[in-house]
Amino acid sequence: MTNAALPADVFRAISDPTRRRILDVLATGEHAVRDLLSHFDVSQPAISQHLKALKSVGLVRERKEGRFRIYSLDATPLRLVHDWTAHYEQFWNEKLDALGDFLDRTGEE
Amino acid sequence: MTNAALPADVFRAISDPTRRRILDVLATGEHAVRDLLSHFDVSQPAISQHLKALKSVGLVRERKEGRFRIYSLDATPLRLVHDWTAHYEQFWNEKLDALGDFLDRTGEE
DNA sequence: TTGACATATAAGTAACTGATTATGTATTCT
DNA sequence: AGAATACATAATCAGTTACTTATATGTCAA
Repeated sequence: MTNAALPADVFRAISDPTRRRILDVLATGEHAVRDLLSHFDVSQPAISQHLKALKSVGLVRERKEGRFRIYSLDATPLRLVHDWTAHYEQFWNEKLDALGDFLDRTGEE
Repeated sequence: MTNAALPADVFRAISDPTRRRILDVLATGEHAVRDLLSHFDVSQPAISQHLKALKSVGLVRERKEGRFRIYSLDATPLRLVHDWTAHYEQFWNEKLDALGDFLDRTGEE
């Protein structure tokens, strides 16, 4: 019953815009499902399923409080994404440098 | 005939591990399709389709040279991803700080 | 204790994905 | 010119995704 999501699945998890928005909301603080729900135009099960997906890659934590389930952000796995893109930082900097050089050569103020 | 991919689709584009590896290879320099192909265990059309997907979000550029098509990296769209994850940097730092505080309190060397 | 509430899970479905095997289109080589 | 090369595109298909509408489970409140 292999159930643990691979770390690389973080990329899949954040590929969905609704899930990214859920993380954005959770970045403002923990939320019960019904409070999350008010931010989106989808059914309650849809949100629960997204939360399950996020939980499976460790991006959210769940805590029971009475009849509520409080979800909170755990951004740690995003570090993987951040680090991967960081490898490419030099490339877009190169492009900016080229632009800078061009502007220098044309002597614009 | 709306065909231009939305900027946010960059997240979808890099959600596939093969496409991420293509970018990694292109980061070492431009490649013809057949040279890319040698790095992967899939068919030539599969690679061409991935390249098409990457091109549609602006992550690669294509240049014709004789009967070859030379693909090169354009990392600029990755900046969107980098910036989005950067918003979360404080959160994983918080976690590291909490760990640091704990270690301080327990007085470990 | 009964009904409303909060959420998860099940089942179904249309759309999308990533792959494959043809096949088409240029371009080079002999 | 004709064969080989490099690549794209078409057609197809199995698997996955994201959503929906039930329905089940647990908790609180009157």
